[in-house]
Amino acid sequence: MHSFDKTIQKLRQEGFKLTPQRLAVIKHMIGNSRHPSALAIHKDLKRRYPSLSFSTVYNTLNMLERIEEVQSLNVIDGHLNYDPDISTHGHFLCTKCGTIHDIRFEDCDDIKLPQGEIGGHTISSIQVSFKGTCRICR
Amino acid sequence: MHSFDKTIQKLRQEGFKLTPQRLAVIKHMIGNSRHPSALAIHKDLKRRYPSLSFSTVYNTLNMLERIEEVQSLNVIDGHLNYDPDISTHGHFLCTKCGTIHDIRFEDCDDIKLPQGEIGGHTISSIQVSFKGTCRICR
DNA sequence: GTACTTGCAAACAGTTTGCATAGGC
DNA sequence: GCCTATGCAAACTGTTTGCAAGTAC
Repeated sequence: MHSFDKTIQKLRQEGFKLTPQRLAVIKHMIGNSRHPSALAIHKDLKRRYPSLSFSTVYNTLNMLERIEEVQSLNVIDGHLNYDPDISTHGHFLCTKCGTIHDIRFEDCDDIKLPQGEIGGHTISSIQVSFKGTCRICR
Repeated sequence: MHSFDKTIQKLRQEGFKLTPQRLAVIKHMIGNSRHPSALAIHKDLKRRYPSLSFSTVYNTLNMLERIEEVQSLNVIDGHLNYDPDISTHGHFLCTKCGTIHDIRFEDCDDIKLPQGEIGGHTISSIQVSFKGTCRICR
């Protein structure tokens, strides 16, 4: 998710209406590196938008995923987490504090991943998730 | 999941009873590289064990995961798939045919992953999942 | 015989859907 | 004013749980 203006522009281009609820979700996600779940997003926004419903949050997130402004993560069993950074990068789930840390591949020279194809299969996306105890918890 | 005898031995060691249902699930998983879901396992075993319940399948899989005889995979949104191969390896989900292919890191020299720690975080497990079109489908 | 396990049904969590109303354009 | 988006509730999916009856040991 680049910036507010660019995202708004994209919504307009695709013919989506700019409702207060959508703008609130977008604002909440831009630059958000906490990888919130739909539940967490709803809980946070509910304060300012008491009538905001779950379906609107889900609809908006699904729309943002469709137009590639967020990606959904399968890091935790049983629900999805959302990341406004759609670049290919990894995630570290701390099983102690529950935090999801970003792992930027460029910063680690002990990580290398294929691009385009692997074993004859054509790759369209990659998800790398680590579990363990994070830097802060140990 | 090494072999039938070794797995049985482990169950006995841990004090689990060897019920027909458990033996059926274990036999069904050994050497199974199709990464079945609990639903698929239940469906397959139901033929020979018509009274087999979902809870027994789930209980057995959770037990096998606890004693590290299977691992659960987060490759597909919304449900878990089970893999009797607990070694660290990747998975490729074909979005066309739905097949999950194993990706053995040793076989690909364009994959390198860290061991032990990453960015100061202590790693206990890694999951790598690719999505795209598999060798067979394209 | 004594636990542990089973099977059933009900509970549960996260997500999606249907529909009447509201509101962006 | 048209048509999409919202909010609510209900439906749905995958998984877990509670409990009486059954069974491995």
